[in-house]
Amino acid sequence: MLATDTEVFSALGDATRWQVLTSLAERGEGSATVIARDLPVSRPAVLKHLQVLDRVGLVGSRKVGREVLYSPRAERLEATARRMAELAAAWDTRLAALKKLAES
Amino acid sequence: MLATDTEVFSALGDATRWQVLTSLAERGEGSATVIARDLPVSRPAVLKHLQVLDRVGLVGSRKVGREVLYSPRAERLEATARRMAELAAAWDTRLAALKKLAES
DNA sequence: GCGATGTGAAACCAAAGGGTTGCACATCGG
DNA sequence: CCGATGTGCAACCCTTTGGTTTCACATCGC
Repeated sequence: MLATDTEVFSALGDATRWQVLTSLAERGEGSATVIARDLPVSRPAVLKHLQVLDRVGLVGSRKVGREVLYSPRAERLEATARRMAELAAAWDTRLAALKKLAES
Repeated sequence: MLATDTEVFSALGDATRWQVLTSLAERGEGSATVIARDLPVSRPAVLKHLQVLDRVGLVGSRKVGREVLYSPRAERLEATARRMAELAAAWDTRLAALKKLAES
């Protein structure tokens, strides 16, 4: 597993960050201010979460006038999911081989 | 996303824990002492990681005499990967619908 | 029986991280 | 032009957590 994948998991391992992501996925696009409005945390907190998510590629951003709109990046999530599935399959294979070896 | 999934991600979001998991996947099975031997951390540290991984279902354990052998649970990893993929697909659908709406 | 080895758990440390308040700057609208 | 609103960032607090050392107990082998 690459170091960057660990960072993605770390980013996903926080409940508030999931709320931010969910809110973003429902809206499609939104600023930190708007997202903070329906979450029980302050805007700076949401902003920091968005920066974390942006750094690992789970969201993107575009500037429109004075506001910055963030949006979820499904590809990143999907790519990580795929690598996880591959890894799980590799474990299965490995474990089966070891078990067979133990029986002989 | 369920609360338990967040905990799984949190568990996967640590580099040392991945080393523990990888070491375990290669051996198939192993005790905290054995794993700690080829990692740059102490045995208690490895033990705590294994307890975290056990609590979220990413590893299992069985007792053999005085030693406890841990082994990776591929199903758990695979299940989480599947839910991630489903979520990514849901995002795609949602985003496409919103984009279409914006154009009309 | 007894030393050697393995185990879990507690006490303790230092770093990381989620949260807040406050501030300085940019942009929109009257 | 100027107030209202939006933005990023710094400073700070407190909790979490990864790590260590240390201890008491269980099991193996001679």
